[in-house]
Amino acid sequence: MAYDPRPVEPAIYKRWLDAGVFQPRPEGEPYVIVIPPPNVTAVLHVGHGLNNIIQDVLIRFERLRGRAAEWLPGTDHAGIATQNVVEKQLAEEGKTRFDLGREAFVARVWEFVRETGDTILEQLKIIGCSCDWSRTRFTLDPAYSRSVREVFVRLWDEGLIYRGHRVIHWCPHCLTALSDEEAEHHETQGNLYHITYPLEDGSGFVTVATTRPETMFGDIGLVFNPKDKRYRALKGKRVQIPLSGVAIPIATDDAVDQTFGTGMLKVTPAHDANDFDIARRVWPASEMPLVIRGDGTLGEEGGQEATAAVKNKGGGQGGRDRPDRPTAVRVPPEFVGLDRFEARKKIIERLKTTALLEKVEQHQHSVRRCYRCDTVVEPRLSDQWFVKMKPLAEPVLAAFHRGEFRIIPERWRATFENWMAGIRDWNISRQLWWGHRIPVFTCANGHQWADREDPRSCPKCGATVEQDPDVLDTWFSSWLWPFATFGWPDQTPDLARFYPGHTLVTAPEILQLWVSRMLMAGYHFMDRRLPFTAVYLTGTVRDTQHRKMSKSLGNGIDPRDVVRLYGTDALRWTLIGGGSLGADVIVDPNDLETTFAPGRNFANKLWNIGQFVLGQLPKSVPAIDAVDRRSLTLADRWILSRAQATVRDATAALEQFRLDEAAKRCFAFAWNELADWYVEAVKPRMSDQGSAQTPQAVLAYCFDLALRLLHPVVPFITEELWQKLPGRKANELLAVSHWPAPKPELDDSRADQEFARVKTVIEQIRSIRAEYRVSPKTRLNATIVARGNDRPATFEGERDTIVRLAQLDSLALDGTPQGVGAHAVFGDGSEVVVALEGVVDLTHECRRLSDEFDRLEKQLGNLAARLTNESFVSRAPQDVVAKEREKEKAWRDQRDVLAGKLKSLGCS
RNA sequence: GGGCGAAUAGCUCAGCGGUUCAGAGCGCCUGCCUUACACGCAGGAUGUCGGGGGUUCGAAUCCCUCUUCGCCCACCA
Repeated sequence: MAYDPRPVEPAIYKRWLDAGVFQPRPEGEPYVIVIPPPNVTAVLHVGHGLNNIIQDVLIRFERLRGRAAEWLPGTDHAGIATQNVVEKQLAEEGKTRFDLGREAFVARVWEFVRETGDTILEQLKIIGCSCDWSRTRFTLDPAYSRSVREVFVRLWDEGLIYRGHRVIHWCPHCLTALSDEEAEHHETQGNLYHITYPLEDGSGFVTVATTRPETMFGDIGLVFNPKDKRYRALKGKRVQIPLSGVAIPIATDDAVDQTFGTGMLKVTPAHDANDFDIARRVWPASEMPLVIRGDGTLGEEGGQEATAAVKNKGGGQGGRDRPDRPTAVRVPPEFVGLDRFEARKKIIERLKTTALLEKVEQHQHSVRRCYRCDTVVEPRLSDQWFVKMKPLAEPVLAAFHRGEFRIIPERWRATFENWMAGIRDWNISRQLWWGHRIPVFTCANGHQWADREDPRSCPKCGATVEQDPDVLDTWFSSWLWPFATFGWPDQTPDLARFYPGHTLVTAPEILQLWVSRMLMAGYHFMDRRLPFTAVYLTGTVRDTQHRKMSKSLGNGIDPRDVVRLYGTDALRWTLIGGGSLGADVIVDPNDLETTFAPGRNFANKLWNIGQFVLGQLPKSVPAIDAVDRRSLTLADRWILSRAQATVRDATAALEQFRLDEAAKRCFAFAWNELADWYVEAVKPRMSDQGSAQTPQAVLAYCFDLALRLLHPVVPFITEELWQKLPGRKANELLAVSHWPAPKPELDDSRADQEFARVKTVIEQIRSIRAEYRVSPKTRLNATIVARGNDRPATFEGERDTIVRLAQLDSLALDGTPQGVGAHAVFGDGSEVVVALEGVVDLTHECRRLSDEFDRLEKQLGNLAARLTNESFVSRAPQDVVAKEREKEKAWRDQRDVLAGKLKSLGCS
C-alpha cells in the first residue's frame, strides 16, 4: 500500500502545536533564527518555500540537538509593495487612494493585510515550518512601531538623520522616492540623440548627445572638458535650448568624458544626479528647474499648466519644501502635460522638422526601474530624509574582518565588502501612506525635532505643530527585526535570551537591502553585538528557463498544490535535495510529477521500511547497548558500522549547511544500506524465535536512527513512524527527542570490508544470471573459491544470505567447481563459479572472461606505468603510493586467476 | 565598465586542495507482482566532464584564454 501523506501531515502538525514543541525549551542554550518576514503583498510560492524549509531544517536539527530553538516568525508590512497592491484593487473599482483619503485608505490596507498575512502564516504551517508562533510579529505592530520610532529619534539625536536636497530616484507610478537599492538597473537598448543647440549670437551650433531629450527644457548649461580643444572657443558663450529658446551658458568641467557622444554635455541638474553635482560646481548660484512632474508628465510642478490629475494626486510632494521654482516658464506649452516618453517622441519629431536633430544612434545603457512596479525611475531633485551610513557601516565591516560573522557561501564576501565600503546615505522617506509615519515635527515658528510621543505644541515656543506627512522606507523597520521583535527598547527577558541570534537564512538579493542593515542596526543599537554569526545565502528557485519563480511571470507554484498532490515531505525533499550550498534549484512548473516524484517515492519507501520493521518488532525490544556483541552476525556488525558513519556524515554536513548532502547520505543509508541489504539479509532470522532478538534490536536501532537523522528534512513521515516504534512513552515526540551520537564501539571497518565482499558475490551471481538469461525461479549452484585476504569463514557466516539473495540452491565454500560454469573473479583473485550445465555457451563465456581480462590488463598497465615512474614514487604522497601497490597486487592476482581460467576453458 | 557564478549521462544536478571519480535522482532498455514497498525489486546502456592552451608523475578537479548562459555592482550624458 502506498503511503498517503494527506491525513498524516495535518494531524502530526497539530500534535506538535498542541504539545508546544515549537516554543523553545525553558532551559538550554538558545539557538535563534529570525525569519525573513515575508511581504504581506501576496501568498507564498515554492521559491519562498525553499528559504523557509532550509530554516526549518536547521532549527529542527538544533532542536534535536537539545538547543532551546527559537524560530521567530512574522510578516513585513512592505510599504510600497502593499500600497501598490491595494491601489491596484482600488483602480479596478475606479478609485484612487485620494478618493478615500489617508485614514480610510490605511484602514483598507489593514483589511487586506490581515487576510494575506494569515494566509502566509498558514502556508508556512502547511510546509511544516516549526516556528514559535507564540512570538509572531508584524512590522507595524504597536510595540514594533515603538522600536522604529525609538531608533529614528536616537539617530536624529546623534545627528545621523538629515534633510537632503538632492536628486533622488522617483517612481512616477508609486509617486514616491526610492532608495538607491530600490531602483534596479536594467540593461536597455535605447537611443543616443544628437541634438543641435544654436549659439545665441548666431555664430554657429553645438551638438549634444543625450539619451533623454525630454529633460532638455531643464538644462541650465552645457559643459565640456577643459582639455577638449574642439570647444575651447565656445567657453563663455551661450546657446539656446531648441524648441524653448531659453538661453544657457557654456562652461567647462573635468567630469566630462571627451570621448563620449560629442564631448559636450547638457546639464540638467534637477533630473540627473551627475548633472546636479556638476551644476553645483560650475554654477553654484543657478536655479535648478524641475521640468518633469511627480507623475512623469512634463511641466512645472504646481504651475497653472499642471493637469487636474497631478493636482489630485498631490504629485508635487517630492519637491515640497524647497522653492526651487524657475522664474520663467521653461517647458513650451505644446509639451506640457505629456507623459515623459510621449514627450520624448514628440520632441524628436519637432527637432527633425526644425533640422536640429543631427542623428540618432543606437545605444545600450542601463536604466533604473522601480523594484516594485517596474516603472522607469525618474531622477528628480527633491527634499528627503537621509541616514548617514558611513558611521554605521564602518564598524560592521571591521567586525566582519575580525571574523565576528561569516557569509556562506564565501563568494558573497566581496559583494558585501564592496557595498559596505562604498556605502551611500540612505533615503528613508517615502511619499506613501502605508507605513511608519516619520516622527519629525515642525512648529509654526520653524522649530523642528524628532519625538517619541506626538507633541501637542512646540516645546520651545508653544506654537502649533505639524508632523511630516511622509512614511519611512519599509526597510527602516525591517532592519530592526532581530531585536525589535523581542521587545527592544525594553530590556525584556526575551531580548536577553534570544539576542544575539545565530543564523540568518535569506536570498542573496537582499544582502544589501536588508542583511547589511540589520548588522548595522544590531551593532549600533545593541551594544556592538551583531544579530547573528552566520549569514546563509540560499539559491533561488527558478524554472527550466532559469527565470526566477514569480507570480507575475506565471511560473510560480503554490506550495499548497504540491502538498495536495505529493505531500509536504515530498516538497521538502525535492527542495532540499535539489540544490547544493547556495545553488539555484530548477523546477519545472509544467511537470510537477518529475520534480516531486523522487520525494514522494522516498517517503513511500521509508513508509514501507517502517511497515516491515513494525511488523517484525515485538512490543519490547532491547536497546542496542544491551545486546550481546557475540550474537552479532557480519550483517549486523556491518549495518551498525554504517549507521555510525551515517551519523557522522549527516551531522557534519548539517553543521556546514550542506543540507543536500545530509539528506542524500541519510537516503543512502535508509534505502541502499538498510532496506536493500540489511533488511533482505535479516529476514529469515526474524522469523526464527530463537535468533530474532538480536536482529530485532539492530533493526529497531537502525530504523530509529534513520528516522531521527531524516526528521529535519522530512519531519512528518518520520514523526508518524517514530510514534509507532516499540517503547514509545505517551506524548513522546520525535521533534523534541534527541539527535543520535555516534557510538564508536560499533564502528567496524572489518565488517565493512567483509560484508562488501558478500555483496560482491551476490551481485556477481545476479549479474551472471541476467547475462545468461536464467529465470529468477531457477535455483543455481555456486562455488566460492576464496583466495588472498578472503577466507571461507567470511562467507560462511552469511552463507544463507548469499544463497537466498542470489537465488541459489547450494553454495559450496572453498570447493572445487565441477562441470561447466560461469565465472567471476573478485577481491584478491577469489572466484565465484556458477554451475550452468547446458546454459553456458563456451564462446560467450570466453568472451566475457577475456573482456574482463583485457579490462584488468589495461588498468594494470596504467597502474604499473605509474608505479615504475620514478617521479610518481618519489613525489606522490607515500600513502597514495602504498595504496596503489596494494591495488596492483590485487588486480594482478585477479588477472592471473582469469588467465588460468581462460586457459583451462580452452579459450583462444 | 567592474565583479561573481554556471557549463559533467536525454533532463535536473553531486563530484567539498590530484591517481577505481566518471556518480545520483528522474528518464531509457531487459527481466521480475520474490511473503514492506510496481511510488517497487534485480540486471543494464548512455558522457572525448563547453573549446583551446598551460602547470604536473598525474587534471572534470589547479592556472590562462575563448565561447555560451545567468546574476550582482556602477553618477556610460
